[in-house]
Amino acid sequence: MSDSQPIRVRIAPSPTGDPHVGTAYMALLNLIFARQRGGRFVLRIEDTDRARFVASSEQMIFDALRWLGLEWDEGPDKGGPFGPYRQSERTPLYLEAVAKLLASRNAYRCFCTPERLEEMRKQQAAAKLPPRYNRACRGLDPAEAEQRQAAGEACTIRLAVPVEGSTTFRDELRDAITFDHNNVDDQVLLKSDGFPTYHLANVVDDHLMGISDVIRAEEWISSTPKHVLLYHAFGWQPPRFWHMPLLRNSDKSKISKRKNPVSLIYYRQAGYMPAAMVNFLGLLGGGMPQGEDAASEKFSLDEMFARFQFEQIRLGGPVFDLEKLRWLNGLYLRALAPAEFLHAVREGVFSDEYLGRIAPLVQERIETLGQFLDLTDFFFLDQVLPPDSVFLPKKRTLEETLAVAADLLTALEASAWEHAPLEAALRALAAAKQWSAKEVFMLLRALITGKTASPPLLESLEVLGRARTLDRLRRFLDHYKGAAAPPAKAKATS
RNA sequence: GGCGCCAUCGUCUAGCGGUUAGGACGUCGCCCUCUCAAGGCGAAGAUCGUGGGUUCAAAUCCCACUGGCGCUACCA
Repeated sequence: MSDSQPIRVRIAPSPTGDPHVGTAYMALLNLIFARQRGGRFVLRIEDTDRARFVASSEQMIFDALRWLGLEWDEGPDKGGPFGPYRQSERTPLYLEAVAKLLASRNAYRCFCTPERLEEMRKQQAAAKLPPRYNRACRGLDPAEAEQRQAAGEACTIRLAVPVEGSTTFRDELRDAITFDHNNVDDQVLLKSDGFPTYHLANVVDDHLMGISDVIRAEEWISSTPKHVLLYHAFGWQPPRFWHMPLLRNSDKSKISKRKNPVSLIYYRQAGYMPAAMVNFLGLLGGGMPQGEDAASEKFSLDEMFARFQFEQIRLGGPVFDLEKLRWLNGLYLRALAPAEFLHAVREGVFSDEYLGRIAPLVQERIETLGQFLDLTDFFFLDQVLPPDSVFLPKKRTLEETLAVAADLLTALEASAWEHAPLEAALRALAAAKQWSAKEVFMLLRALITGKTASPPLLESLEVLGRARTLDRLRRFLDHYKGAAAPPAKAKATS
């Protein structure tokens, strides 16, 4: 990493679902870094996981980041000199890299099946050994292994981690971090489906794209030695590493959708202002002058470009405090000129687009226009929390209803957000729980509308949207958590 | 379990060897006010995780412990 190298940073989200608030946080930090040092900010899509790939996700990532005003300089949608910026379009590059690694004996073919690996892990767990690949295939004769592969036998390519010694790298915020090689696993670099894993693709792309500074979340620290080993194996200069604190739930665990809204779509639809969100993210982890040095905790992206200091970042993971976000959002809303506020209400709550989707759902069942909001209020409410007199089916206990509601959430999370799959998911759930479809539909209706009578459920779900629907279910479950649960267990054994 | 990272009010944070440990959110009270917010004022809230050092002096430096978190996949 020579000092003369131009500053280039990147974010590398994977399109596996709704755009995540953590992605926005990393985008913000990378953007600031680039702007402060005259560098370029790259957006790269890491779509190497076929199993978790969600087709609509990429566009949602673009939209969400643009909504926040976190614009990138190079990316899949706007090109740049180091494309393509979508990993699925770069497979020849990874194959080439793997060939080099194989030739230099820094990697080897592994024919162990997933089942066998699973079995091995079980045994290791039973013997209280750390779960680690036992390197069964590492001693295979390379020529022989190549033949087996050529003959069609499925295999992965693994990194041959040196048996002895250790790897030390510098984290710009923490100084030297050392990992002993016997704590580093022979990581799979190329999956049997021919796609690279994160580790390989990431290193190859960061190098090829001239990334000077890798600014990513702290969860990557433990795999950094693998990355450094790869850079060395390729004979490349590693970038600088800056590991950022992880956003947390209020119980301090890594932020997750079960305990916190994490979808940027949700925040947009729930009426948060992009500037408030960016401001809030900028407040987390330090970086901006606070306390006596700061005129206010309210600041813009431009002010962050001017005043943010990476050296000031606090390493403790900040709790994503919705209360404070809401307060900040209120500040921004109140600061709007009346005309701007009206515009925000129109666009954010009563847009033609949104009303246009809602109106058809009630036209058949309306007698006066004055009833419009009576029939559709749940589309506009921030929260819906019905009492059990509304959601509890006759002949069902609270306990089993809550259990079904929990399964409802799981089923909806896994479903595509369209009429047919949603209906199928609900009917399948009813069958599995031995509830009538009517009961399941009614329960869900109550939970998202707060009423027992509403416009058609499936259509309403589509219009309300995935993010807000799931949030309502989570809030409901959270609210009733413990209400019907068996007496708290003494303490979870771990 | 192993490895790694981290550790100041409930939460976000200031602090960089000598401070009455400061600010913000939240909470509470008062003022304003037809209500509710907003706004103003004020209060409670942190023996700086614990124990050892170093130093005239430690929240600040060092060590140990404890706790939290992360990783431990053919996910990223």
